[in-house]
Amino acid sequence: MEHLGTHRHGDRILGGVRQSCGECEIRDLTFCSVLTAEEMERVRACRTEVKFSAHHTIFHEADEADHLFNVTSGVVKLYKLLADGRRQITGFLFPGEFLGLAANRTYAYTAETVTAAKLCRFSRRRLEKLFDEWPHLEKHLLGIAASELIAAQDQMVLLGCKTAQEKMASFILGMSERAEARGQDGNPVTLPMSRADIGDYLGLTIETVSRTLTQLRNKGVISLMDSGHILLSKPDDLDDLAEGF
Amino acid sequence: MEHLGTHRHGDRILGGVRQSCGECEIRDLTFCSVLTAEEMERVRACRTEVKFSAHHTIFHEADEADHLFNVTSGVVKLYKLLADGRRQITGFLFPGEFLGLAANRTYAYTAETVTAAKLCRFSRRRLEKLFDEWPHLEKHLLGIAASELIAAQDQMVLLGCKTAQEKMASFILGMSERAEARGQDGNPVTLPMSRADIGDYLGLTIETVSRTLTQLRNKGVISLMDSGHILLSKPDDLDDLAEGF
DNA sequence: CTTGGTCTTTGATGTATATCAATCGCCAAA
DNA sequence: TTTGGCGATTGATATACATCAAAGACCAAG
Repeated sequence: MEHLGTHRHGDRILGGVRQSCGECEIRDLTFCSVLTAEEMERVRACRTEVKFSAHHTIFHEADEADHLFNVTSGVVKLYKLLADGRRQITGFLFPGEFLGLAANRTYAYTAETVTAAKLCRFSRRRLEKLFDEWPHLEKHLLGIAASELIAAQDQMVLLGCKTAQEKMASFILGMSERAEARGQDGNPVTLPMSRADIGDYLGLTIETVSRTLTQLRNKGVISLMDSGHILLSKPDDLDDLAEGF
Repeated sequence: MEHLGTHRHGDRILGGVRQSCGECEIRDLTFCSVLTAEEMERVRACRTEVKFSAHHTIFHEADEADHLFNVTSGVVKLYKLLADGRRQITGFLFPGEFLGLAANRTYAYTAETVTAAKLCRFSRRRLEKLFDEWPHLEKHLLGIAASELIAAQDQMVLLGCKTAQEKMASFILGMSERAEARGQDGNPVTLPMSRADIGDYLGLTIETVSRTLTQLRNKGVISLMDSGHILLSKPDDLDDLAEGF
């Protein structure tokens, strides 16, 4: 039950003692990394592992927000819909990342798997009790929220200011950097999501995503190995394109 | 020093005891509302009131994040710039609202007054010590961060999915609702910021903002009393336009 | 191997919004 | 009152991206 899928990073062990959940591959990427052994034991008690196949909805916008999740393997997307079906993907989540923060008692977005995925599911009610006992956990969560807020602001800049080419360049670089932050190889970049997902994340259509990728390929800054794997031939040039030079 | 400008809301007094900072007009709109009298006293000690004229920069993106702020009167905007001067305004702040949350030790955005404004400025270092002592304050801050995150996601939907008309309608309604939340009149709506600011908030040009407003006027859903005051003639129709009906 | 499906790419055309350019309105200084 | 300046509005034109349409690429089922 604790042992999780494929290796995705080296064997770094950060602060705290491993014990129970100790085989968790991505423990040091999550808030679990700040827990002591005995805290870990209590956290385990309000935890279930859940597995989903690709393109499965984990929860819907406006559902009761009864659970918090940590992605342990696979990729998850978060999105909001307008009445007529227009969709804005607000984020892609990779192993170690957290979802379920809600201001009200309901989720503000829908969460759906992009690939097959496993998640650590926590009872919100029970986890909140633990937060009350351990302020350092809440502090850590505040840090996560602050980082997400800054990422959201960057995404607003992208959506409000940038051209299609700048959007695509920023996206590819962002995916590359996040892969490296997880200890994976950032080049070539793996894009596990469809063109439709990329489009709905960047505020572009499928066609524009595709065309922009071929533009970048024609400029020689990237190579398309296949539709889901991109080689960054000139990362510095891509950086410049992302910032509008 | 504690007495602040104009009355902006009724005399509601929420939980906790008023004492010192007790004359603060907007105390119950801020995190100060969750403080007891003695806590309030300690908070006062790391607090300074600062006043700025309109169009004054409070801090720059990448400055050392030494302070946190509460807006007590006036309006503030937050923005990020691209290298070539393109600007995305990520939010407008009104009395009672909080700014300065930073993930790193530096601010992620520039803060600038829209109108003359007063702010409560807190030493970040000293306030953080208090947070360590009073987990309930940190919890409150987490709630604020979660709300802002959700607002940021709504703004992504606006920027990524909506048409100019839907953007303007959403913006006007949002300003109206926030005015009411502060206890002010939501109709007519006051827009204290320039067309350029509105444009940079909505991902539109000045001209499109202006044209879209006249479209809405021609449809009869709003009246422009002057460039900064809008009467919502048909709020329900405006609601529909904001959601794309 | 063929078939059908889905996703991606490419092409032709349309359009919402940006850009360029006046003009207008208002306020403050002379 | 006139003048200058800045913000807002309106008009003419350009364009980046969307939309509509087809053709390829890939994969699984038959």
